[in-house]
This record gives sequence, structure tokens and C-alpha cells, in this order.
Amino acid sequence: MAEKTKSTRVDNAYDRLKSDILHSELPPGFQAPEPDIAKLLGMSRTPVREALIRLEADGLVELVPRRGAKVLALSASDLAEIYDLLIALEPAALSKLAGKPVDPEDLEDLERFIQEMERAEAADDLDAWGAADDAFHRRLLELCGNKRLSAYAGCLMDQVTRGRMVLLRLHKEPIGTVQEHRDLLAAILSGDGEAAADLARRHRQASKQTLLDLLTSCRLGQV
Amino acid sequence: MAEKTKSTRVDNAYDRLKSDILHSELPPGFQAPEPDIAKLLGMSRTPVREALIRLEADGLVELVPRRGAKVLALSASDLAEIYDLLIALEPAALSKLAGKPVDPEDLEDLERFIQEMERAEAADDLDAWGAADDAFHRRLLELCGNKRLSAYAGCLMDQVTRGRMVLLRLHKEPIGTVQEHRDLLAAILSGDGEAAADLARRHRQASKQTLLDLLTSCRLGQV
DNA sequence: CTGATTGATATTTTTAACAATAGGTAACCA
DNA sequence: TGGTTACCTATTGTTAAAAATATCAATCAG
Repeated sequence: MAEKTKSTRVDNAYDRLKSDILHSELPPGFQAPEPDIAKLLGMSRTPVREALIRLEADGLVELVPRRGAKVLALSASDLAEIYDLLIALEPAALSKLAGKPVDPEDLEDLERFIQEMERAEAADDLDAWGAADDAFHRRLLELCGNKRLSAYAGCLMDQVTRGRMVLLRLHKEPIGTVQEHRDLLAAILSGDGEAAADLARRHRQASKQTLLDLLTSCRLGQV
Repeated sequence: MAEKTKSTRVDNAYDRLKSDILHSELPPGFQAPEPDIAKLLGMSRTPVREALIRLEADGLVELVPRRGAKVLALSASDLAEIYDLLIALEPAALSKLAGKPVDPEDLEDLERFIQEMERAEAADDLDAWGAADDAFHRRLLELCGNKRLSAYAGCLMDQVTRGRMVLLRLHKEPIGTVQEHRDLLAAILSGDGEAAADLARRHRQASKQTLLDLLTSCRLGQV
């Protein structure tokens, strides 16, 4: 199964660069001129450029004239901005979702994500925990039915990925939040939009606070 | 003062296309291959292409392979999605703004926008009314200090521009909403975040409802 | 010794041409 | 007459090279 690159070079460049940025293989602050990136990806400059424009729209890189493309580093206030957006969007979305019938298959997935978080927590598998947490939130947002909202929220979650990673690594306990996910899901299924919104808000607000505290206590200016 | 095009062609193409779309000079559903648009703008395909990628990220056009770039038409459910996003974001932003000190210069501008709305309403100058209303909302969002939020909300407002236009033309009364703006501003200045959020939410919700009702009553599927 | 001006260099911006591909049309066969 | 296939054309995807431009350094003047 040779997995031929079926899509265009632009898509390819976009996916690879995005993945490398999210996994810190291209670390925040990394900067390189277009020709270098093109060489790195083994293609000419144009598709790279178009991919970079899309990444800039996603808020992941900055195209600074005469200096090359730069992987954005997020300050504490950047993270606060992004979390505030999620705090505004997620509760609104989930309150709308509450009451709607949920496809059994989706529900099964959601419960599986929760179980996976528990397993990962027990096994101290941080990456798996983060992935399951992420998947849970994204799936919930997709189910709310507002495609624009889930797309933008997904984009915001991408932006804070690196922040969540350091939180996961430095903070010894993501512990306890699994129950919050259970409660949130229960509120949605029971049709209590108010409760769902409230739980979602608290959940994000707590993440925001923990992350910001961690950054100041570690004297970490940027992530 | 010959107003030389100081910026790059990409910026130029982006600005002109965006403006033409927002003013319905490129109407929803308009579709053209890249070379045609390039000829139209008097430049080569590459900068046009890059501008189109940005417009696609803004949700204004769709790049459909082998069929050219298409100006997106919004259905009632699209408009509902966008308004729901604004209903989630604007109250959150303005509740944060309440209490913060407002620069006297900005305050002056805000009051001028309100006055301009009154003048325009009296003079039945629909375009001026719409512009002042828009400016009021945008300025308020900028003042909340979350750059990402105000940028994205601005983008959402751009997307519904055409919808608001038909609302303005078909609906005989934007009347009455000026007072809502006054109340909103008063709530913000008095530092009552709860009230500000509530007023903002009702305000947008009413716009949404009016627009959707209008679309169904006029059998208007798309704008 | 300091500041400005000029020129070299690295990088982006733009163009034009080439390659690949999808979609439609016409012709041919059943 | 209906369907399938093959070719032609229109359009995008990609490349490479040329043009423009900002940055930096070096040199020259004050």
C-alpha cells in the first residue's frame, strides 16, 4: 500500500507544515525564507507560498516581508485571547446541542474517548490523554451542527495545542477532568442546555487559568 | 495627489475583489476562471490566485476545481450559523468591555456613529444608516481588546453584509434600533457587563430573526 | 569619529510558459 | 436510438526566471 500522494502539492505542503508546527518540530519562533522551506519539502516555491498563506489565515504562521515565514509564538495574552474565544463559543455550541438527538454511533465514540482518557491517565500516557481529550471536544463541537463554529473552534484549538502540551508535561495532574467530561456529556444527553453551557464554561476557564498560572510560575513567556 | 498603488498587487486584488463582493458588484453565484479575473484586474494570475485563497479563508468565495472561483451565496441556514456565532461572541466581548475605561476619543466616535444613524434614519439614507450601524458595532468590538475576536467578528459581519443590505431595503424600519445602541453604550459605560451582554444578545437575536423572517416571507432562498 | 548615502545582496513579488487533468462533445458501435 | 469511448479543449497546478524592493554594510564627507 504505497499511499501515493493523491492530493495537490499545496495540500501536501499545508498538511506537513501544519503537522510539524503542531508537534513543535517547527518550533515557535522558527523562521525561514520561502526557498528554504520549498527545498525542505521538495517542491517549488509557489505551492509552499500558497500553503503559507493558508497557515497565516489559521493563525499559525506570520509572513513577515523580507524575513521569511515565522512560526508564531504565543504569549500569555495570546493564549488568554484564544481561550476567551473558546469560552465564548463552546458553551454556546453545547447548549444548542443539548436536547438534540445524538446519533448512537457518535455517542459510542464520545464514550470511547472518555474511556481512552481514563486508560491513558492510568497508564500515564500523556500524548494519548491529550489526543483523546482533543477528540472529545472536537466531536462535540461538530455535533452542534454549526459548521463554521466547529471549524473556527477547531482552528483555535490547533493554536493552543502547543500550550496544552507544556501544560500536560509540566503539570502533574490533568487528573479529575475526566469526570468533568462525563458530567458535560450527561448534561447534553439529558437536554439541560444551561447546565451543559455552564460546565463547558467552567471546564475551559479552569484550563485557561491553569495554563496561565503555569506560564507565570515557570517564567515561560512564550510557547 | 495621484494615489499611487502603494501596496502589493495581491493586496490590491484582495481589496478590490472583497469590496466588489460586499457591494454585490460581483453578485452571489458569480463564477469566473482565474484568467478572466486576472484580466479584469489587469494583472497576472498568481496574485489573483493568492487573493482568492485569502477570500476563501474569509468565507466569501469558494475555489471550485475546474469551474473557477465562485462568490458564495448564503442560504437561510448559513445566515443563521453566522448570526449564532455573532450572538455567542459579541455579548462575551462587550461584557468584558464594560467597566474598562473608554478612551474619550473613541467614545466621541461612538456617539457620532449613533447620531449619524439618527440623521440617516430621518433622511431615509439607507446606506449611510447601514454604514454607521456597522461602524458602531465594529468599533465596540475593537475596544474589547481581543484582537482575534474583533478580527473574526468583523469577518462574520462582512459575510452577512449582503443580507443586511436586503434587510435594509426590503424592511421599511430599521427604526427603533438606535435606542438599543444608546442603551448598550450606556450599559457598557456604567460598567454593567451583564446588562451589556444581554442587550447585545437581544439586539443580534432580533436582527437574525428579522432577517430570517424576511427571507422566508419573500421566498428568497439565497443572498 | 559620526552620520548619511550609495551600492550590493538576499528575498519576495510578479510574470509567463509548461504540464497535467477533468469535463464535455462527437463519433462509433451495438 | 442509446450508450460508451476517445479525443479535444478549457482550466488549474506547477515551475523557473525576471523584476522589484528592502536591508545591510561599506565608504565617504563633515
